Amino acid sequence: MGRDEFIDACKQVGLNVTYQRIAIFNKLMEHTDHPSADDIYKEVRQDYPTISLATVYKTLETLAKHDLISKVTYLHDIARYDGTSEAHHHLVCIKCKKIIDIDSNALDAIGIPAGVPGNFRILNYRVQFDGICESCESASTEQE
Amino acid sequence: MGRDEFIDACKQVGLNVTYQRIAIFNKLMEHTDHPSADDIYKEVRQDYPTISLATVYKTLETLAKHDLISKVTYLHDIARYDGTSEAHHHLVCIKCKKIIDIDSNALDAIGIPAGVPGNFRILNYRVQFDGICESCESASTEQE
DNA sequence: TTATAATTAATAATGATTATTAAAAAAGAA
DNA sequence: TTCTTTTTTAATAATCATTATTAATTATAA
Ligand SMILES: [Mn+2]
Ligand SMILES: [Mn+2]
Ligand SMILES: [Zn+2]
Ligand SMILES: [Zn+2]
Repeated sequence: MGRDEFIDACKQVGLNVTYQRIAIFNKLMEHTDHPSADDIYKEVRQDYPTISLATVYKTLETLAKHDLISKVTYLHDIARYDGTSEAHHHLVCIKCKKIIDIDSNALDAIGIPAGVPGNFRILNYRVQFDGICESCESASTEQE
Repeated sequence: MGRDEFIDACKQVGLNVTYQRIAIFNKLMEHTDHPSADDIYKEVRQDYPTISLATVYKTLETLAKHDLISKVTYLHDIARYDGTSEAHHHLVCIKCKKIIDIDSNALDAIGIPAGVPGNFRILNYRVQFDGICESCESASTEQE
């Protein structure tokens, strides 16, 4: 998404288009390496020295909430442990953050696809399915 | 891995077999939902009221370091953002935590495999490849 | 313009995790 | 066993990423 598209998208979702939001979004788009809030903060501060780290956090969360950007992992708040160390696959409920194992031969057979640079040594992979679990689904259906 | 296997595995990697380690491991294995350190702490404390939360953390980290257990995501320390909100796939360097996009039609074509319960509504999925990036690889090769 | 709502900056608070340190337990030698 | 050394634990303090608060600023709209 380019700058003009971003401005339109903000209007679409009812967010005021501010200098800060444009600067943060632009800086994020300059990156291909998925920066942290602090990375963005340090860079935006070059052009805009009065910006606050809390504003960067708040802006990134706001943009993510409106699906203009995203977090690589939104499961980063608290560590979750697994009784096995073998790579396998998971179902994650985005509401209650329940994590369930998936046992699937098909997923284990994926292998390394084209599009992966040869100079990156892959050790393993995991597939994460995001969705809504049964109990969260029925909980949200109740009040309608 | 069962209790006896765990005891053997501890000896294998040179960890003393303590009551706390067994209790924490057993409790983790009772779960299918990938508990947090605090979840484990609250439960182990029923049987062993003097245990400390810091011990639970330390034990879980120690067991994970020796590959007896694992973290569902070890990329949980700081949030990383992405300029797009569309689900896609990533290469993650486990050394420097660099995150790189993969563009792969094959991965996008996986679909929902057998083994996923029908009452879980899947919204999207992402594949994460863990490995060592080129610069980390050559950095580790230098000193040999 | 003036009123109202949204956003920002600065800072304090929160909370998960880690570090520290002294006591307790385990291992090893004799 | 007993003495010595190493590992582990418990308690607590410290750290640090993130969030909440709040007053000032800016945008929107009448
Ligand atoms: Mn699992
Ligand atoms: Mn990405
Ligand atoms: Zn759920
Ligand atoms: Zn790397």
